[in-house]
Amino acid sequence: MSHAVRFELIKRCAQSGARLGVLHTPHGDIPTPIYMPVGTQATVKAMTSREMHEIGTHILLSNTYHLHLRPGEKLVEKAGGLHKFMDWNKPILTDSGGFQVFSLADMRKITEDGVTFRSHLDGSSLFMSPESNVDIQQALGADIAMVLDVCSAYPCSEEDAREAMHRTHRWALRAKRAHTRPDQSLFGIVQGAFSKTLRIESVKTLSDMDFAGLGIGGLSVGEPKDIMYDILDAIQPHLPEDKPRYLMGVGTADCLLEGVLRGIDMFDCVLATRVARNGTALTRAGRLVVRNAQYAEDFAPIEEGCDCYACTHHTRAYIRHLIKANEITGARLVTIHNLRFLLRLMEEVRDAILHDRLLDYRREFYQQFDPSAAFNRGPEV
RNA sequence: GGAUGAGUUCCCGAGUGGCCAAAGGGAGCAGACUGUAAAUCUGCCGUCACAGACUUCGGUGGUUCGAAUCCACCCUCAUCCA
Repeated sequence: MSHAVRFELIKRCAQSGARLGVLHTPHGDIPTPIYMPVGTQATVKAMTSREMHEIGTHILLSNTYHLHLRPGEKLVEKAGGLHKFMDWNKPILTDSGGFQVFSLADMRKITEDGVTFRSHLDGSSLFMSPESNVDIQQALGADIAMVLDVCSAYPCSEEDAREAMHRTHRWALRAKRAHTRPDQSLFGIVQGAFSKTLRIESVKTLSDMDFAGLGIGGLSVGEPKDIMYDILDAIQPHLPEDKPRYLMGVGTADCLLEGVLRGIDMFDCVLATRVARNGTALTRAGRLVVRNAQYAEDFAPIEEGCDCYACTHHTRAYIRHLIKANEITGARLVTIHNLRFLLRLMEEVRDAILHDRLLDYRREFYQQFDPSAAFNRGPEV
């Protein structure tokens, strides 16, 4: 069948095999590989839609679970849909709430029918089935909807992983049957935890269902990066060529690059914006905790050569001051930088693929990147 | 000049004989953060040769086995009276 969202493969990098493509959506075309900033509650925290546009965002994420709770999809529908509601006329993807099934684990109960949540807002209980979840997403009206999935934790037993995967598959089918909105496409989500066998099975099963694209879920949930990369390597040969692959919840500059090298076309991640509000900037060299005292009298920009508003107008010393003083603008400036950093990184990645030099680009990247300043190091003991 | 109240670790502030290096908050410092219950959370926060020792609660001197806590005097501040 034809999909509202269609992927076009432009070329493969001769050096690395990485994919360069275009995702055609009802709200315009998106170049891939792409990083998608996250606007859970119909806003990217600390940013206006205009600013998101100005920093070069092509597509935004929002969240079904959160918008269902507040303000409710009925209201968004009344407002004319999510695009109009938040004044964003480019593509939007809504995550289903599958991640909330995972992150709010002690506030929900999963049965074959669906998930019963206890609202984190007022404690009331609400039930979401794969079908009602699709209904909500159709009411919200994003270009891309995601199926409600069951994401297992790390580490996780083979039985639990298999059970979660099979349920995800059954739910995917139910979601697909419930989905009718013609100007919206539905993506399936690959699960299978950290078993290559399960992951490949999941890819095959979902590929047969002919979704407009495939999310790869359940990664970047605390496992070492190498494990994630291994899984991506294992499934890559089995992923359909003609569909976009979306690695959900990733991430950091190095993970983005490694993901693209393993055939990924789309990424989203909260890290850039969350960490920004906590005073950490993303740079080529790794993280820069601009909140730290060592930057108190540092009058250089966060990152030399960065074209973002924060770096072209303000110093580390100023931004640190704003953050220490708990001024909103401090969080805003670091957010602007972090998002621009990832968006620009992906612009360069696309350019490197276009010019068949992504491996060269990777080498140059790691020459600057300090692994000790990477994320996923775990808390200090 | 007199009366009363108060002076606690960077700040505010609890503590009125041992369980006090001293609650709590703030500030400061550091860490965590990957499909956002996050402008959040965690740790440290007198000194050191750190499972122990040492020096602190305006100052000095006392009482006591033992004092931030009781007594005397002094200093400073606040309010009131002359």
